[in-house]
Amino acid sequence: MFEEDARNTLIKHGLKVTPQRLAVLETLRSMNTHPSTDTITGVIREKYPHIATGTVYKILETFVEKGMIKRVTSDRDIMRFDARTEPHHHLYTAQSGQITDYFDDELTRMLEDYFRKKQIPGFHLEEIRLQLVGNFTDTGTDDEQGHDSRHHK
Amino acid sequence: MFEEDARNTLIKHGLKVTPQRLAVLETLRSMNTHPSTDTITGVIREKYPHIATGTVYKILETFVEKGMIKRVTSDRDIMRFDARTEPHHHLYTAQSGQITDYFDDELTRMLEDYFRKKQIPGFHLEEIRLQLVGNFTDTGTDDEQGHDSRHHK
DNA sequence: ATATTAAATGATAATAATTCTTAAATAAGA
DNA sequence: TCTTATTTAAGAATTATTATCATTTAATAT
Ligand SMILES: [Mn+2]
Ligand SMILES: [Mn+2]
Ligand SMILES: [Zn+2]
Ligand SMILES: [Zn+2]
Repeated sequence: MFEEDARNTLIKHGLKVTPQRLAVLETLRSMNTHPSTDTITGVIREKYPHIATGTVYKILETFVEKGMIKRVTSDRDIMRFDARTEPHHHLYTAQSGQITDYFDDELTRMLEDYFRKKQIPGFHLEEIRLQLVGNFTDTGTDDEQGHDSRHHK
Repeated sequence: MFEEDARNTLIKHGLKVTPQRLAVLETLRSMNTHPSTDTITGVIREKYPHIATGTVYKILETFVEKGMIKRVTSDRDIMRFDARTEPHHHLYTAQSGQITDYFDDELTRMLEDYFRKKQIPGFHLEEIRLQLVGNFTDTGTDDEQGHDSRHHK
């Protein structure tokens, strides 16, 4: 799924290679559920029990600043993250709160074309994000899991 | 801007009419900046100094459940709200953190057409949200204000 | 390999947004 | 007006996030 290994990505972005950073990046890359900081920390601690909460927050923030990962906005009061930085869209579902990747090049192109032709006056567009809100009809044989822990409320 | 007055909207949705609810709904309707709970509370307190923080939170939650207003997701750890429930899109800007309405019926139609033709397998689409991220080039003579108060960090 | 040093981490405290709890107030209907 | 279910106010509690600072460590030079 990812071209280069985590170690190389860190070096390429001028970051020191630490076990914590490798763990965060590899963990996030291994998940397609757009996990919260808390979820990432939980997964890492299965193999590396001593990592500090604040460290994970700081590492994720660093990665976002470097453009290595993206923030994904959730409807609730939690930040979530995405290791995939190429243009794609997201399916939001109320039921499970899960955010699923939706790759659709035709759609991406259509939107890019639209805004190439029709400029928004006084606004320089840098990124197009589409949130598709709905429900999964298929309660099928998928491997989706909903890894997030429960908090707030 | 709004067809019916706040009182009628409350009645229509089966909610008791209270001064606090009227204040929240009228305040939110008067703003086009997608304010946070904190901002709304601040504005209300100019005229109604005694409203409790928790009351504003609860009222906003009630309105969202009734579909009278919408949540607008922000990139950071704050919820923001929108009194406009008809289909429209949003301009996000990093600089000011402001979220601006973008009405574009042609765009809305294009997206609805697209998903009418091309269904997403196993997914029942209910709402299409477009976040257009960029910067305002025009440092012009506008009346935009950025009403949010500062918090976190 | 060792020393040097800037940067990163861990532990913990501090903030800030949100939710909960409960007694008091009040809107709506009889 | 009386009754009652709902709503509000106040403050405490919870939770996500950020800050602080002493300790450790990765990278680099010797
Ligand atoms: Mn929170
Ligand atoms: Mn927060
Ligand atoms: Zn994604
Ligand atoms: Zn809006």
